[in-house]
Amino acid sequence: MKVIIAEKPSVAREIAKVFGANTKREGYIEGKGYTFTWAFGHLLQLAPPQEYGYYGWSVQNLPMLPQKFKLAIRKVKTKEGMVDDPSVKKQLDIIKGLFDEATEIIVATDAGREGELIFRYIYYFLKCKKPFKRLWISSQTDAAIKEGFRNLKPGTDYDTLFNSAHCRSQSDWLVGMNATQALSLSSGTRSVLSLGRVQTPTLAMICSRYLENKNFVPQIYYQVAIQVDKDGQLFRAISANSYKTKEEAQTIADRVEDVAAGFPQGGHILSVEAKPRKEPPPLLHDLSSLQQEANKRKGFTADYTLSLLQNLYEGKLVTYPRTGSRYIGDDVFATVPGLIDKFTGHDVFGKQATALTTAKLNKRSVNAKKVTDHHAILPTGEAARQLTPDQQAVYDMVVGRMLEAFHQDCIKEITKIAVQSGSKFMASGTVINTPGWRAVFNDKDEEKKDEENASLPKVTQGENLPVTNKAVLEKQTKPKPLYNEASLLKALETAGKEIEDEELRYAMKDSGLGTPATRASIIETLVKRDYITREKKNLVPTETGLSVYGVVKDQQIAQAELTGNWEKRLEEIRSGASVNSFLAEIQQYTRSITSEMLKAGTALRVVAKQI
DNA sequence: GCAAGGTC
Repeated sequence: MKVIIAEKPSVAREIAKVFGANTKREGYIEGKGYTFTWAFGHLLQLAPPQEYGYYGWSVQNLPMLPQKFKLAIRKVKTKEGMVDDPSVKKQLDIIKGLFDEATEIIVATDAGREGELIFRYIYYFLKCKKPFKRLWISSQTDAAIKEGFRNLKPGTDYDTLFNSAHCRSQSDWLVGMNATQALSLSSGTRSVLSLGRVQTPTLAMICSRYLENKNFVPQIYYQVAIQVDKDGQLFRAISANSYKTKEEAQTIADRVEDVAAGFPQGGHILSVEAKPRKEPPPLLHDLSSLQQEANKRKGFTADYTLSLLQNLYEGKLVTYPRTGSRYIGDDVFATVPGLIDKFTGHDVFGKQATALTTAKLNKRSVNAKKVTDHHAILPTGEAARQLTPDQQAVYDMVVGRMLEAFHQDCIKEITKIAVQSGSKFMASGTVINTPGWRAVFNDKDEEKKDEENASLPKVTQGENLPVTNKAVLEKQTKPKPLYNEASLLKALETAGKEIEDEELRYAMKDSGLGTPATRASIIETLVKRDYITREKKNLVPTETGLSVYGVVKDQQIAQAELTGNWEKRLEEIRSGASVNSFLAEIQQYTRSITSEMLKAGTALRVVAKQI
């Protein structure tokens, strides 16, 4: 008997379907001489400190550097404290039973570093010795699964990938556990002051933006506005220059040749420039872009959006949500016309869906090379019923985005008019000629929302028009806004882009800080630690958060570069470099950050007293 | 009591 093990039940079901196996058992499916079982993500994790003899939280134990890491069953919180998750225990027993019977194991966990780790931890924890092969596919269509099974790889091909994954895991444990205990113990506050490779740079971003925003000194400046009348259609033009003092601006306003000053036609049209612009549709959603949209449209937190999506996924209404890709492959694209057909009767999008059934579909989101473990989020086409309003809202964002992504370009005309009236004034406006994808939601164009004169009247160069009003405007420069969940998610994704060191930047190009599956929980961790709070939509640091930021801000652990550095080394390990030299460096760094944090806590104590 | 990673 051959056993196939997937990362999650949905994938096991898909594969079983391709094989025509359909006998459902507790924890697996069987048929045609195969069994198809699954994990639920990481069933095992590196054992906590007490399993190596580090009891309690104590400076004497630090730094904790286990000789050899152990594995432990994933824990769940109960009234009696942390206990082995019973559903995990049960599934592990089922997997063990199947592995014992197996002649061969086929590894079908997700094609990536963590997928490899999920399987290997199970395999080693169960002390299994059976041979295994690797299925390596990036989409779960029937064709891709069949092709993958014709091309199974030897399991040992992925030993170095496992090494890099195991290093990632141990390094996070070493640095996180030790730095957290060191800072918490030395602060003397008896609260948990956690630190980690991902959460601390995230905290640092929120704090540094907050301080920059708070300390921003706005500069006041002045402009002059005039109102011009074209056959009863009014539009506004703003002085081409801005002025430091009100007096300078007033001088410009005094020179305006408006009707009240005795000039019936004092607005001279210097130039009219009208440029058509094509705006391509947005890409399909990955988890992060959808969380950002849901935060902007509905104010949902990243965590809440993920939980809504998980509901929809379990109800088989949307494809796998924790994806980092905004693309689909050609195989999935082939199913899109049928999918669009399912929405021609939709309340809101029916008309646009119908229009798309006869149009040539835009292929901007189709690129198999940019599909990683999972493709972009799509509806499955199953009929949606009895959704809560919030589930419905997120579901509609998925459906709407699909229609947008395959729609035509939006064609706009951007008009700039220069008017001379004493001095030079400018008016600009945007007119949408063909809405294309913008017809789906029919939203206002975000970037132009504040701008007046969305459409400008037709004027011609050389025309003279009456200026019917004028005013001096007082304006001020604005600081960068505080982070909200949408802008923070975006910043986490692109955290690597601002790194100066080219190699580190390159190492982070596909990752950013954290992963799509974990970013929401990172934000929740910072909230739980009382490092940040939500004020309206903004994420604002607390006193505690700012104090911790104060002591770590110049440390490596607070920089995105640390992740870049690790990613570079982990990639080298994947291609065969030594594991031990990297781990030795991590141990050295653990010693140094631990001693720094043991010292740093005293500074925190002073801060705590001052508050 | 603690990391980051995955998922129900």
